[in-house]
Amino acid sequence: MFHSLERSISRAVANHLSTVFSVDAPVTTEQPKQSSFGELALPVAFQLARQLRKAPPLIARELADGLAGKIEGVAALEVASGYLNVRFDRGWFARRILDGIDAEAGPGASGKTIVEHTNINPNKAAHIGHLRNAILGDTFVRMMRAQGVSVEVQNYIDNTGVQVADVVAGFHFVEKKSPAEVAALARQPRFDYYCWDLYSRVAQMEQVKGWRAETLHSIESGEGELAAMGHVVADAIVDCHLNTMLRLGIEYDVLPRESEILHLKFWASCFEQLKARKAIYLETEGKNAGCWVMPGAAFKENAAEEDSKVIVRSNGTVTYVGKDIAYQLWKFGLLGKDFFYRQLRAYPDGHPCYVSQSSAEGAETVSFGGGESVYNVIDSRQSYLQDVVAAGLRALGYPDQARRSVHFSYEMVALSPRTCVELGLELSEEDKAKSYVEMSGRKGLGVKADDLIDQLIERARIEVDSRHADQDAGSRAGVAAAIAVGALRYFLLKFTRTSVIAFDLQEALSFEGETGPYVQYAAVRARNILRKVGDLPDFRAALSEETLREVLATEDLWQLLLDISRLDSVLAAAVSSGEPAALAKYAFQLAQAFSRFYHDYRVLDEPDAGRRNVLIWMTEHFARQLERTLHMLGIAVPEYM
RNA sequence: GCACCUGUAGCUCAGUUGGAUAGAGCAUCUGGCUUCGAACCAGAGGGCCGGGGGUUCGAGUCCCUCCGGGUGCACCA
Repeated sequence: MFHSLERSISRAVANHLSTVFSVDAPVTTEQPKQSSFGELALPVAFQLARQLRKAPPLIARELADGLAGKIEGVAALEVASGYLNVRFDRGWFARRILDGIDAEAGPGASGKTIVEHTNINPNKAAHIGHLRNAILGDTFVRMMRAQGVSVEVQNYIDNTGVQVADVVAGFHFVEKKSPAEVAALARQPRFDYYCWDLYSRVAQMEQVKGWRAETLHSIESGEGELAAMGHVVADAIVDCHLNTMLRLGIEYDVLPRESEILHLKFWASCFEQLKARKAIYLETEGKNAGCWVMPGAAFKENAAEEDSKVIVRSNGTVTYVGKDIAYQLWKFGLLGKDFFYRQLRAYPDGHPCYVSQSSAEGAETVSFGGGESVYNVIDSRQSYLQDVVAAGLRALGYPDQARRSVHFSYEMVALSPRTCVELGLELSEEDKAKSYVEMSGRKGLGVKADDLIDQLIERARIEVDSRHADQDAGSRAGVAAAIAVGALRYFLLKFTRTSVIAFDLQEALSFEGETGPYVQYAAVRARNILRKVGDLPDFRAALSEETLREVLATEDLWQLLLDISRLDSVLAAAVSSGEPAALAKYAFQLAQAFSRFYHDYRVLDEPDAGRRNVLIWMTEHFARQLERTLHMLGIAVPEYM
């Protein structure tokens, strides 16, 4: 509601400017520093002062007089230090919300948006860095879907890369296990933990390079026992990852796999296009002689000769970036090739998750890719490579798609020194000197996602048990799980994407202050009130505009209603800036506002019937909007807390 | 060397396309449970927004410069 009134006011002012002053200027609105100034502040007079050769207060005054009483929903226009401040008609505003009249137009019916996130190498357990990626991506997806955008979620699986090869080498060369033994092991719980340890052991061994080469060769040819083992390992680990992510409410539509990109020769098509468009050329001299390279000028300003990027090595094999360009083309439906698919699993909510396969045999008739815009959730360290991929699209003659290829980047999750000590992690002298320590799969340095979730559940369980011993164990476990997920998701979402998270276990395990559980608690309290009210009155019949205006004359009640109504405005800003943290922040602030309301007003004890109805309506409206917000954040509201 | 990110309260971080008196959580101190349960609320202290220059009616926000952190710049993925 806030959003639409905001826009209609800004339109009305713009029209007035155009007809009366004959100037066309964009009219921006902002939130006044103090709520006593009204609901909206327009700095428009400052912007026009020079053009109109008039002092800002005079312009604002003329606007206020000229527009007085002419904008629906506006009670007053005031001038203060050059600003044009707007006061809403509180009764009108509340009644419109109550009637559900809110012409919120979403971004409009456009094509499909593809979001790729998670993308964990299937050779070890997921750690908290992977969680930041997945939670960021999943939340962004939920936010866009809430706006009515059609979104497809992809999780790319590099099941033929060096990381998988290293683990396979570990099984074969170090542990001397047969494929059958590995297959048996892969069926055991926490196989991903086993591989975590094995991988860090193998990756640090002298002989790894030779083993890796031999294993990779086998995997790429698709023949031999090592290749078979590679599939067993990768498939089992992918299963572990999907389970871990499901604990956090994260689901995928499709898992495109590297193995199919190889078998279906996606690269060959891409290579032909790149050559035909002269986006790459065969280098004949210098250090890159014999390689197909993309000139540095394609993705970098003032590029020198040495900035060229090798796409095809002199031995004829394609680099990672080359494959990524092919994959990106496929995402936009520009490759001229497609995968086949089979269903990998059905989530408990019935939603299916598909995986790519290389032949039509047994394939299901579903279709993925061909998006209009693509968001790749990848950490900021890969921005150079993402630039090269976008440059590839441009060079192929797809400037629009290049523009709609968004590198949704974020900074890494590192570990605070205190947490490293708590976890008993061995640190090098170099690491000890730093303010945070980067995680490393190779070194086995990191906090595993499932361990953290388990710890959070354990902690939540203690709190729940101490407060609700009367509830049965199954119910308490469910509540504890919801709280744990709320704490974790909020913790990883409250930082903006550009901020490095120095993960601190004690902070992450906290349920007080700016945390997920705090927000959940506010929602639970609202639900508790509503439960005790029982059957809700028919608000539309019970609450006249007059009653609403009367009750909302109380400043803090009005401020709460305003905060509640700001959701769409905040969501729009959070989506367009690609910053889920903005929505998380809003959820917290809204919860704070309600907590104060909860403390200051006794809804059930309110003697005046009309006023009581307004308070109940506000509580109900708050609960709905906060639940909507939490749903976008992937945080559930427990039955009790 | 070049490119990108970053420096805001003791700590961890917000701060809308430049706007009115710079905010929150944690920590510290002080108060508040009579079941809409305190995973809460109220209050206090705590800031030359890294330094300097510039643009502007107006700068935490934009530009330049210096200082301090981080990341990237492979025929690795």
